[in-house]
Amino acid sequence: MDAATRIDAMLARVRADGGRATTARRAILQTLIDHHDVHPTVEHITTTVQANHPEVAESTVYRFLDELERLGIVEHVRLGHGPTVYHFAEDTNHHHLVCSTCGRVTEVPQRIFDSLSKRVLRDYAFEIEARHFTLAGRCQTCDEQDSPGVHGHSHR
Amino acid sequence: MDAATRIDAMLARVRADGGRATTARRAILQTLIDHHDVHPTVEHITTTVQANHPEVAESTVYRFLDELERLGIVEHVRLGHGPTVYHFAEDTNHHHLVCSTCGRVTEVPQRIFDSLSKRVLRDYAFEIEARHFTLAGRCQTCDEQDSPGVHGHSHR
DNA sequence: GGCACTCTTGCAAGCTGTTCGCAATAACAA
DNA sequence: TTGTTATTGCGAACAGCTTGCAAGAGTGCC
Repeated sequence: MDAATRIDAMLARVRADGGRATTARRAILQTLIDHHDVHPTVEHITTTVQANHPEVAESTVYRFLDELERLGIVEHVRLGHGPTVYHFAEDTNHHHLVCSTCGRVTEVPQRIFDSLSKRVLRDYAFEIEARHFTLAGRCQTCDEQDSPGVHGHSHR
Repeated sequence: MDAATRIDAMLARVRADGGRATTARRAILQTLIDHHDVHPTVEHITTTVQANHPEVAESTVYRFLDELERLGIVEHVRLGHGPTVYHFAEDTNHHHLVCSTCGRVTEVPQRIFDSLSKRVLRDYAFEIEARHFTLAGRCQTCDEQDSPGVHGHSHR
């Protein structure tokens, strides 16, 4: 399925919900497809869209992403302390490990969490929904760099 | 060890680092001790301090908490999307489950993460450092309330 | 195509949580 | 007591996000 077809399919769902297929929305979906591998932020999406459609405002991107999320087409993830990033919902069978030092994101499969989830559900009556969040820590590279001693400045 | 003694001990560490023991700092530490069970935010700390010391500014609280964190005396935790909360470092042998729906915080012991941490370290060369973060999900109460069907509005 | 209906948009203002620059002040050492 | 330097309050600024509103653009229907 090529990009144009995917865009049409998604806009069909938007329209089925009473929404409209506008140029800005087409461009936003195009960007989401083109950059699906980089966890784009709203800012990233906006500036990319603005290359071809300079008039598109950031608030439009926020609003449309909210709507896409309501429709179950995208999901947001908070990686560390920066801005929220967005995913297609179908891409979210993984979770994110974010290095507090270098910011690098490692993806791990969902099943890694299975036994923890079961245990927490059983013992604490709490259903973990990890998709929108992140595990912080340190990747090996950073751990080797200044490992002996204190872990220094972890950021807020 | 009573509060005054604890405050003096902590200020001694501040001074050993070249810092000074001021009235504002004493009041902040007092508040931290008095409210250690409620995960206070900067705003919470500031308004509490201001009851006795109305002139103390929020920025002072931010700055001193940063310093206490550098010294390893407190740690911050981000619970969900709201403001950061602070802990004494000695109190942080637990993690937080935050309900996306009602915001209720459940504490779980650190050891729950042990096998996940080991596995991630082995397979992904990533050392999880969960203290500053949180697992999102839904507590039983909320799950029962509107469980059949979609999980509705998870918040950003 | 043209029309009416209403959703969407750009813009600017506003909000929350946090940081920063700075001159005045207060803590400490000697 | 005094000199040195850390700290403070204040206000402005910041990032990320949300909102109100009037103008504009899709859509269904004829």
